Amino acid sequence: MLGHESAIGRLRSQGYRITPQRLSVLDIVAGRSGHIGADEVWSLAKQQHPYVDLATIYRTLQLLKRLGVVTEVVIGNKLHFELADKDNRHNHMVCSVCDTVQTLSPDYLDEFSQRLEQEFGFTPDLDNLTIGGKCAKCQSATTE
Amino acid sequence: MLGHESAIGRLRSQGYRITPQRLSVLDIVAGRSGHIGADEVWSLAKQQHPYVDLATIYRTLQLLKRLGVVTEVVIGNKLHFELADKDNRHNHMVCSVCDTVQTLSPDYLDEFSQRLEQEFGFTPDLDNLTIGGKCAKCQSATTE
DNA sequence: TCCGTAACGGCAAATCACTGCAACAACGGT
DNA sequence: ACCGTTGTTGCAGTGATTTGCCGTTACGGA
Repeated sequence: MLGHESAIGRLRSQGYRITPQRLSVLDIVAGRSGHIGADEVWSLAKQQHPYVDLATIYRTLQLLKRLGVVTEVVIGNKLHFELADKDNRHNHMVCSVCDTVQTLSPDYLDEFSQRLEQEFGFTPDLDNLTIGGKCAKCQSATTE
Repeated sequence: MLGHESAIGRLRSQGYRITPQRLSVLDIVAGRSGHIGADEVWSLAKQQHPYVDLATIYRTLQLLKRLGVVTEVVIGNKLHFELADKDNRHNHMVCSVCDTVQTLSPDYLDEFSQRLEQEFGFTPDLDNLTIGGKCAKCQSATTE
């Protein structure tokens, strides 16, 4: 809803141009509460602006990701995006069986990431870390 | 070096057939100390067996991954593989700047994964978890 | 308001990973 | 050693994402 105004400022202040295509993509991603697939962004964008190219969608989403405006989640073998809320960061747990996504507070990763930094000097990129695995439901289904 | 004999046994005992293509792929991956890209496996395999198809390489690598013979590492946007040593499992930390790969004992993830299981019933797939981020070198380079 | 220029978007082609299908070959049984 | 069954391969095609090229456009400065 908001935060997308500030995103425009961030684009502008870093010398990026504000184009109708970029505004569309921002609107669409910001108008969603959850994550949205690149192809879905595309079809919605075309409603506003018939000649948008899918490549533009991808380029824009990558740009917004670099700027920290959106985060990327890999679901199955597709990329999904969602608005990054600076005050409510979270990571994702994606079930490899049913593709269900659960969110996870970064607190769970704090200790782990601190150890990596202390011992290896490696700074993990938690904003783009997705944990794969099996959710409770699918886990018990395969155990049966 | 070894471990690849046992892999053959594992294939055979699960009803998979031993084909020259599969042996080539195994030889190639086993002959490497580190990780190797799918395309690289392909070009090496063609030297032994001119008409191997890239699709076969992918299928074989996926099969070996399912059997736990090799592990997959995403580097940049390409898939790399390496021989999984049952007694020396490890995860990978890949630098998003220079694509350097460091290995990481799974001990570091134990506590974290246990919390996920206890609190969410989510079983993370640590065998296929790669941590992205910046290595010490690239981190200090961008801080300058 | 108009201009110049550097960034951007559209288009097409490339890349990487994966899949469907028909021909082929490994291997347990005879 | 030969056969038939059934898993595998090669080939061609598909889906998702990325890149190169070139004409177009946003936007700071005159």
